Amino acid sequence: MILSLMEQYSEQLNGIFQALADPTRRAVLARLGAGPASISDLAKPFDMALPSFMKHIHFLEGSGLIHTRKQGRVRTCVIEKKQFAAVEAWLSAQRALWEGRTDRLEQFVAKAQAKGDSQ
Amino acid sequence: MILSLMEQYSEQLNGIFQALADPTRRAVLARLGAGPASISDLAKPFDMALPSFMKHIHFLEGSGLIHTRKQGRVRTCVIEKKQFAAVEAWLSAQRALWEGRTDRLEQFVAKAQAKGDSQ
DNA sequence: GCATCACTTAGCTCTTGCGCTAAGTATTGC
DNA sequence: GCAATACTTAGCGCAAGAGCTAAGTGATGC
Repeated sequence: MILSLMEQYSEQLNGIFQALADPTRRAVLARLGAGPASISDLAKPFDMALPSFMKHIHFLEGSGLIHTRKQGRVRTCVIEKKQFAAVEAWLSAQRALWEGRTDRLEQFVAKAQAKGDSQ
Repeated sequence: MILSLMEQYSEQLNGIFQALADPTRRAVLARLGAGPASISDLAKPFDMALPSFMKHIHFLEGSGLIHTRKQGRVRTCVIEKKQFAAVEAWLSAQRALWEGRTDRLEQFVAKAQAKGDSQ
């Protein structure tokens, strides 16, 4: 069960990093950092059809980096700060490996990744 | 020229986050955190054909997260710690926006992303 | 109550990502 | 010098990502 926990963690990271790999999505996150906004407000700066833009919003929501709520005909997007902790955690684990501080959890993470984590 | 600098930074982030979005590649980085290794050593834990694995190595090298050097018939891979700073920088900029500390650079980054950064 | 607005769904393209096999090249070891 | 080792190149197949248009749905405003 700790293994399935690691797998969940890994798939979560897949989604988060994938979400962050697109400049449109990073820009949306930057904008939402300043506070909630509606889809059309968010879409305005981009030279992109709305359905295309919506896919980015769905991707961000799927990865947990934002959540949205529809009231009337307007959907409002809010950043999900907690989700960024997963990235920070991965970065610290990585740094810990460099520093040779391979305590039990970090060893576990490294080994799990090397063995069963792929695909 | 500061604009083209931001564009470079953005494309760099695209590559880095994309590289980190794959569990095989994260596992390779975790392994390399403990020290340099050859391609075949790195490939061993994975149930994957060597050319497939090589693509991951090339991707990592292309994103700057590792560099490699061939001596004789063996190619040795080394982690490039500096490159992780770009991720940290992005995370801090993001956090800074949450905290309302939108000083000049961060405002610039946010606006550049919202306007011209996409695609 | 009819038009407008703010999405939403459906379905199409094109490119890229991630895996494979087969065959090639360049070192190294006996 | 011949075989084995350690990649490397070439090329294929399938799935997913990122864009588009066209048409649909459900609230809001006059």
